[in-house]
Formats: sequence, structure tokens, C-alpha cells
Amino acid sequence: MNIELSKAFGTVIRNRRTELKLSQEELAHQAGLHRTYIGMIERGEKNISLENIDKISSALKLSISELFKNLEDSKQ
Amino acid sequence: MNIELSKAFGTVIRNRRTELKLSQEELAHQAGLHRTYIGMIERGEKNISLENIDKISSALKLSISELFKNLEDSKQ
DNA sequence: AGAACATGCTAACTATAGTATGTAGTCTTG
DNA sequence: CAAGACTACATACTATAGTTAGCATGTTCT
Repeated sequence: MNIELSKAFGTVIRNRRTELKLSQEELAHQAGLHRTYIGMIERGEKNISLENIDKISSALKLSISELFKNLEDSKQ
Repeated sequence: MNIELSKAFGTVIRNRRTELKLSQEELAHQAGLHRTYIGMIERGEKNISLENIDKISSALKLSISELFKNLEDSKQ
């Protein structure tokens, strides 16, 4: 599992979530996922699948491409 | 599993692969994955994970955000 | 025709993503 | 300080992603 990528992804998710002033639990509820799972994603501990990437990006009111654009920009 | 999204993703992958004149087997080799797995992805039969999205987009010489930009554009 | 290449598809297996519970720690606020 | 909200983390379980082999079909060559 690519730790680097998962961590960068988690950071982007967390930054956006806090920007929207949501708790992990609120985001989880919006996305239809579990609270602890969101925590694991943000800590970069999970290799998330496309379906859940989609659920989370929707809950964060971002398109998937925007989300990864943020991720790629954060690396430069 | 979100069939719609997986199918759209598969189509984008296939279009880009043929654009680069690669066979499924060649793409699989570049990405470090199996030939039949690439086939399943392109047919929208798999809910691919972030790590493999990354491998495939690299093999297709696209960033992940570009790849999803293509996907989102294809839906309009 | 037959050989070589490309893809579809099934089926079986192994690895790991995803779900959930419980405990502990931190931080704020009354 | 006590209570409530938030998060980390360990653990165990279930669902499914990922890997591979094998066979069938179609196409394109010579």
C-alpha cells in the first residue's frame, strides 16, 4: 500500500473537512460511512476505493478531480 | 458498488489506452497489474482502489486529477 | 487454413478494504 | 473539576478488491 499517497489524500480530506467546520462524525454521516473509518482515511491508514472517494468528495462538496487537484498542488 | 461510476471510469481508461496504442497486456505490464484485471476495470466490473488508480494513471501518463477531469467532462 | 495477438469471461483463491465496538486521551466550557 | 464533544487507536469481523489460470472468440496477418 502506497503510504505517501494515502497520507496526502487524508490530509486533503481533513483540510477540507475542517474548512467546512465538520466533525469526523458529521462528515461520516453525510457520506454514509462510519466515524472511525473517516479517521483512518485522514490518518492515511486505508487504501480507499473509488466508490468511497466519490461519497466523501460529494460530502465535501468537491468533484473528484478538484480533490486530486488539491492533492497534487499540495505536493509542489 | 456504483456501477455508473466504475463504467465511466473504465471508459476513460480504455479511451486513453487506445489513444496511446497500448494493448491491455502492455498497460497491465506498465502498471504492474494483471491483464485480466485491466479488462475488468475497463468493463466497469471493479471498484478500484486509490493505489491502483495511481498505478494506472501513471502508466497512462496522466495525473489522477486529469483522469477524473476527463471522466467528469464525458458526463456533460 | 493456421499462427499470433487481443479481449471477454468464468471461477477460485488470497489479501485487504470496509464496518463496528470499546477504551482512552485531549480540549473546551459551564 | 465535571461533563460533553471530538479524535486516536486496537481489535475483530465481514465483504469485496486484487491476482491468477484457463478457455472461448474474434481479428489480422502470411
